[in-house]
Amino acid sequence: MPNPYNPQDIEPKWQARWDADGLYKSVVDHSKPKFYALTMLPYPSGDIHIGHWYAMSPSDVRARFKRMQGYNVLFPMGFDAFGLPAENAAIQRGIHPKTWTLANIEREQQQLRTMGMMIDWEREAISCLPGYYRWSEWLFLKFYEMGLAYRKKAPVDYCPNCKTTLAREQVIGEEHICERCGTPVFKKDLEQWFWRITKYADELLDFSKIDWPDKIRLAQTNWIQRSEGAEVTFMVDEVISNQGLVIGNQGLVIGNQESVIGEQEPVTDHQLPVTDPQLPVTDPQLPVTDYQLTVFTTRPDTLWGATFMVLSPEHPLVERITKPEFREAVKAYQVQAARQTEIERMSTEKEKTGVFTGAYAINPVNDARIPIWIADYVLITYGTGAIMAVPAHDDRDFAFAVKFGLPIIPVIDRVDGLAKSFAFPGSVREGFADALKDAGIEFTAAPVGDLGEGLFVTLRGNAQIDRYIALMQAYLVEGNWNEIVGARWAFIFSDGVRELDSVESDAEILARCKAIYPPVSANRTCMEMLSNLPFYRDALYHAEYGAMINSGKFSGTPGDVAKQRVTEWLAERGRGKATINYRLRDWLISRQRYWGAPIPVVYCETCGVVPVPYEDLPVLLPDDVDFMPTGESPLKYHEGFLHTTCPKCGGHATRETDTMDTFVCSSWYQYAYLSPYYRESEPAHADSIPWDTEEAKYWVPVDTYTGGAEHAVMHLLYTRFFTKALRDAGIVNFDEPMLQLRNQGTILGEPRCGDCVEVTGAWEGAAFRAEGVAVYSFKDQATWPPAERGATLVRGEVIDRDDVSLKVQTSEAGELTVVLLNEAMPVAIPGKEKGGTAKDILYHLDVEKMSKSKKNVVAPDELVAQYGADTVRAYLMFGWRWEQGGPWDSQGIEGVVRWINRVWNIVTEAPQAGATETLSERELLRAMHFAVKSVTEDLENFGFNTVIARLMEYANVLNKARSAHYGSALWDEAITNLLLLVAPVAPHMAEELWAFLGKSYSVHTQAWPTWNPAMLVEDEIEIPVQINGKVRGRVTVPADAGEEVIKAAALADANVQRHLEGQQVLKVIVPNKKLVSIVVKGK
RNA sequence: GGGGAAGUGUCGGAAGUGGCAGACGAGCAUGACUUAGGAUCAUGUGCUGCAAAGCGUGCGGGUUCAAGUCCCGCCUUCCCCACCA
Repeated sequence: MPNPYNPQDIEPKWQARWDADGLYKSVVDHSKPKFYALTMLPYPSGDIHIGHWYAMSPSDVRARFKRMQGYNVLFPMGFDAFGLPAENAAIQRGIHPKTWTLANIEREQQQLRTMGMMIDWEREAISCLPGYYRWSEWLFLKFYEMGLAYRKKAPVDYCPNCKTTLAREQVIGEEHICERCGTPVFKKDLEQWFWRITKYADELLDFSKIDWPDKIRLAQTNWIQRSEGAEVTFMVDEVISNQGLVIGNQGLVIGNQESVIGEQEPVTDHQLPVTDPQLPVTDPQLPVTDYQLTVFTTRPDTLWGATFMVLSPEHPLVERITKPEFREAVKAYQVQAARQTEIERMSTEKEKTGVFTGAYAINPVNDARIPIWIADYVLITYGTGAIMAVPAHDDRDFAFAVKFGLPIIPVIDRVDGLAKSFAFPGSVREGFADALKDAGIEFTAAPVGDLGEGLFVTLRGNAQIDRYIALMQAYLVEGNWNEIVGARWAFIFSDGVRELDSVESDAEILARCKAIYPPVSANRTCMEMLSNLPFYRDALYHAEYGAMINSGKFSGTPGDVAKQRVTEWLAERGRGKATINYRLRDWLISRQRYWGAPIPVVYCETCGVVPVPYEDLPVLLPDDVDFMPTGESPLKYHEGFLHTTCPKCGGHATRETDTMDTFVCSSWYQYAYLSPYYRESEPAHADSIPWDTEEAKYWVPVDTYTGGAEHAVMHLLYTRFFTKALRDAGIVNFDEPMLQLRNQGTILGEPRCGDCVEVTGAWEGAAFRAEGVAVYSFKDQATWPPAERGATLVRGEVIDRDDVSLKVQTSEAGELTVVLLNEAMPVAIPGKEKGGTAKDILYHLDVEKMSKSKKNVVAPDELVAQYGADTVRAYLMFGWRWEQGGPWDSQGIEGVVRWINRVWNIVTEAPQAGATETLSERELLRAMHFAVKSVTEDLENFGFNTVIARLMEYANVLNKARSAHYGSALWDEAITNLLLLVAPVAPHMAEELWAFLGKSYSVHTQAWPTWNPAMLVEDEIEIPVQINGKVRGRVTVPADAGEEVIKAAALADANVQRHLEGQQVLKVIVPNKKLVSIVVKGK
């Protein structure tokens, strides 16, 4: 036995032994409870980095812990091996993607082995091998058969750099950039395959059967975004028949969902108007007279306020309703909208654009004739691609209406009762302000230009508004008007009050105002006029639910039932129906790339879309392909692959050359591990199952799944969808693939150093007041003068900075000086001729993600070579809150090194002579049971950092206890338990020490230790005594002492008595026997 | 603009249901053993103060005998979504 701890010797030794013995082979054993622990599989990019270790080692520790607890644990590993980087490597370096990928996998397997994980490598599954992707293809066929796969031409997100389409989930942020390469994507009309994930939208919103983090559940819920509302059908009032088009009503039943399922969709027929499954299913029961225009709204209660409609520029109806004189402008707008990428469309600073079509629709609730516009703020991909605009209760519609002079009529009462009024200077008679004051109405008077004082009035509630109207009528000067906005919309003229309650009144009121005060003549609506006054801005529209107003017989309907009542009424009259809409789109799985699983479909000139028979799978990816420098898929030009015969008629057919999104392969990999490359040599059939059902019955679903939260709306949504589809196919009998999910955080690069500053100034107590600062850039560290702290000068690296001070490291050792900044102080910064400000000084702790270009990557291989895998594993558990992560700290690992060495020494070395530390048996026992308890509970709860902390404490206790107890039976038990607790964390060292103690192989197959709660109880407890909330003393009492005893002891304490002097004791409480709280009063 | 998470020493971070804030480490300081120390061991280490004591969990209020934890109002940072009707 080598005495010094030498991980470089023992780690490879035990890894080889475990491998040879098949220690980590997982075999179905119905006599034991199973535990399927899964950690996300890596993409073989060529290097396992520290992030993989951070994700995987705690998962491995927990799997080992579960195993020692008596579970039969499955902890497999594989590779998500299709994908773009392999293809790019092929293009750039002329290596075949398969060669590149398999070589990377080989290397990464070796790296993973050095981690000492309990992976059952016999279950390894690699998604790019035919034995794997054959079943990915099989699942495609199954989904197609089930109507879950369909093909359609649709505007899809296309990345010009990756030369492929992307799923909506792979397009990121406001800029709409490609998830993989950051290139802005644009919309392209392409025939693509989709999977009907939307069928499961509601079920995917149900998380009641799984224990997943709130964060993920929320992200998925927001992504799916269920909106309850109604579809309402408007009629276009005049039919324009042009271009010789005769459109029957059926032509307007746009995007019937059923019509696009699989084979029913005539994929080759491009003559038909563009169909889109996102467009509404129009209820055939609805009366069909002229053109129907169906909108989706979450606010049917605002229908009376719909003063215009807006169609998406791509809406198929636009062509047919646009009147000839508007055709040119509409066409131009459509072209402009189409040419713009989504980025441009969205980054127009929200300035609304749009054009009028010349057409009108009839509002079904009041028969109002309202104009139909087109605008790019209405998206073809959501709802029906058309909206009814209610400008009084939607900020977008409001902005649009104000810009284009469309009427804005409030139809929902304000819930806060807020109303405002502005009395123009000179419009009211003397004494009005006093009258307002007497009435208790809130207002401020302020000069308006040089016109005199205006009154800015804020009103609350109807009673106050009524009183105000009465006062205003009494004081209004002839030839003026006054208006109230917000909770009431009233214009007060000298001859009466006119409410703004309809489009007609809007026009009438405006005409009167223009007559009275010509400067407002440019306004097209009352609301436009009112919006010119900033004081009114926050009262002009609101989006809350409130009582309906100006809505015919529905006026007065309370806000909490309005939506439902209107919806029911619409349904009764056949004008609409309750509908639920989702933001979730169907999953676009087609990728125009080579390195993916082929889509097993052929296109026959006579039969159309024909699925490849199950028996003919796999459709193999040809190896002999020429990669285009452009990235275009070589499959399109591979004659042997492209041409085939139709399985139906035997005629000529061409293969689908698109491949599947790699997320398809990773959506079912947890099942692939059950029996990798299942029945590879036998043909598959329609009724096959892609894995061994005996294994499946035992192992799945996954009990604990660990991995990154960045997959919240992609992988983690897709894999749930897959399992629900598999359930409906009768292949699995549960609803959720992963019962428990936990996410680790990200390890970031080590903090960058700050600038070096040289500060002149003077000391002000403990801080240094700066008079001038000179900066040496952090980039030129080699030229920095040494740190210094003198009477008039302070120099060193800036560790932290806030508005008023810098923290400067003023000695090599790390001593910090607080430098107080002066506002007027000169700051000399290289490259800034005029000098800078303190804000320009860069400080330490700027943390970035690790990346090769930033040269801040931590290489795990080097760490393993230096410290050993056990130490690295333990440090990754100890250094951060696991679910949070944080910047790498190359220094911090030393504490773990010391702990590991200490454990080693405790077990292998006899106590030094002359050691005098003592610890009672009872205390040692207590420490042991406490360690077992806390390590067990913390492992269960993913509290990995405190697992190590408790193990460190335990090692410290053992170190102290060693001289007194070494060689005793208790000592033996104590170190045996130490090794058992350490085994999941540091498997190699634990195994080595286990052998050293002469115990039987292997430590990893031992039972997890248990604790006895009775052992945790102390004989005596120390209880703090608080007086008015401040700790003034401590008393030690027997653990079983009663409250009265504790009270008496507390009051007898010398320091407590001192503080009670001259005080009157009001109350003494002893909650839970945890502390004594004494309440006193002076004198 | 909407939603979420988080703010605790120099740093990473501890603190079931309100109950001694700062566990365990890193760093730093002092000492011991050393040719040496980036090894090891010991001691100390929230801030102010000689001390008594006071102040301390982003800021300001509140509830309570007692608040990092609960309530109200702000500030900052990070993440997700974003013209979704």
